[in-house]
Amino acid sequence: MLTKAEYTKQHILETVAPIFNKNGYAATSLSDITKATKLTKGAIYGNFKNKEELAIASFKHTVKKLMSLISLHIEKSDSPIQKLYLIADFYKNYYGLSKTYGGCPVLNIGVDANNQNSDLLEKVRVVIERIQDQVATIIEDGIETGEISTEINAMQYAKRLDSMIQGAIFMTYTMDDEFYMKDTMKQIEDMITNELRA
Amino acid sequence: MLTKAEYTKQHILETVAPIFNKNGYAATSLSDITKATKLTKGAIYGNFKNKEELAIASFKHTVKKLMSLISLHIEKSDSPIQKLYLIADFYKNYYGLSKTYGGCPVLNIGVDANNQNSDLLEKVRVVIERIQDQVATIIEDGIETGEISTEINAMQYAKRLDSMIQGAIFMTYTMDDEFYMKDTMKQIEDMITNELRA
DNA sequence: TAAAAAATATACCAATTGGTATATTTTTTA
DNA sequence: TAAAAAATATACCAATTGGTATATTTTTTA
Repeated sequence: MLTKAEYTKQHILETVAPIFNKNGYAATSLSDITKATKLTKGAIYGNFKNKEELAIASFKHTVKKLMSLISLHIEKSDSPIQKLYLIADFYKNYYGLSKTYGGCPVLNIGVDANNQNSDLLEKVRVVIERIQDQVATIIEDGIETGEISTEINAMQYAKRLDSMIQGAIFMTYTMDDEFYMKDTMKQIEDMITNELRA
Repeated sequence: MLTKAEYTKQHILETVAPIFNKNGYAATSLSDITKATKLTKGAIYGNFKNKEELAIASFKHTVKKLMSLISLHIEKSDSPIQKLYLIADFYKNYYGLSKTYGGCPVLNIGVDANNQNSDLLEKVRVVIERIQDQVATIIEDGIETGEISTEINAMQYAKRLDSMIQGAIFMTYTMDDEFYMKDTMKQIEDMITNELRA
């Protein structure tokens, strides 16, 4: 069970994370934060050192939520190649899913923090690297089990998939059109079938 | 020749456009603008109605510059399929090129304006549509001349290429690593060769 | 070159910014 | 349940925000 204080901290993060994610760091003011949480500055600054620490905690909060969702989805199969299809499947619903959290934190904070906040940018980079490592590991596992061609460079392919996915997220959000998300996932499924499969 | 007034307006745009592009709308203050241009608010507001109009003019300014560069590059061949290879070739140098202007305006302003400034977002969408129309037209020309397979849906393919390119731009900037840009362009060249060619 | 017009600088505005010191309230401990 | 500790609210701060009215300077026109 959460203590009252822990509850408040959770409440702040859950309320504020989508705001930072949607508006970006500079465009999110402390009055936005107090208004949304219905708390005063005293409560906010009692739980977080300053605005930047709150923005970082917000980013981590959203990433954690989304990462646990994709992890859960990938667990539906033990086969490496099936796990890759499941990743594509997961992103077919990513627009609606990520909207709940104010958008894709990697895209939004990645762009927002660049040239602005090197601390936040570093956090985004770490998340991107972690995601790519996980995908690369799945591909390597597939090569070991013989499901995936030994010709494939796992890390390079993981980066390629990640880049395509981020492009689809950007286009889908900017144009408010799921075509990009759906089409990219079709394309990725074809790549798994035609390029990756041993 | 430019009159003094026209020169001032140009000077403001050229100085301010990269700042808006890098920092985003909210994180660019009028004092940033007066400091960079070495002009006073009087001069700024004498030339632009308000901060938003200046941001919109800045976006258009940068887009115009980059679009004329790619147009020039594409003109190097009359063959539609060669034009597509030239697009891929152009983006190989896009990181260094766009950095001069503070980054890719479509990516930066697209993400920054989403949920924040619907006027700016609309301008980004118009640019994206224009780019895609141009690429789709090249593909259609290629189908007519017989260089490109009749199986190809020109608009769908143009959107797919655009999405991949934007993904590569995002990854390259966020990770400060040209791998993504170069690898995506290799991938696109392979797609032209293996999927598009009749 | 003088007068008119246009461009730019100056001086100001209320509202908001992120942040802090301290008072008050709430929660936990004994 | 009383005292101590922790959490939260209040009241304040200087600095900055985007914007405007007007004075001054510069440019253009005749």
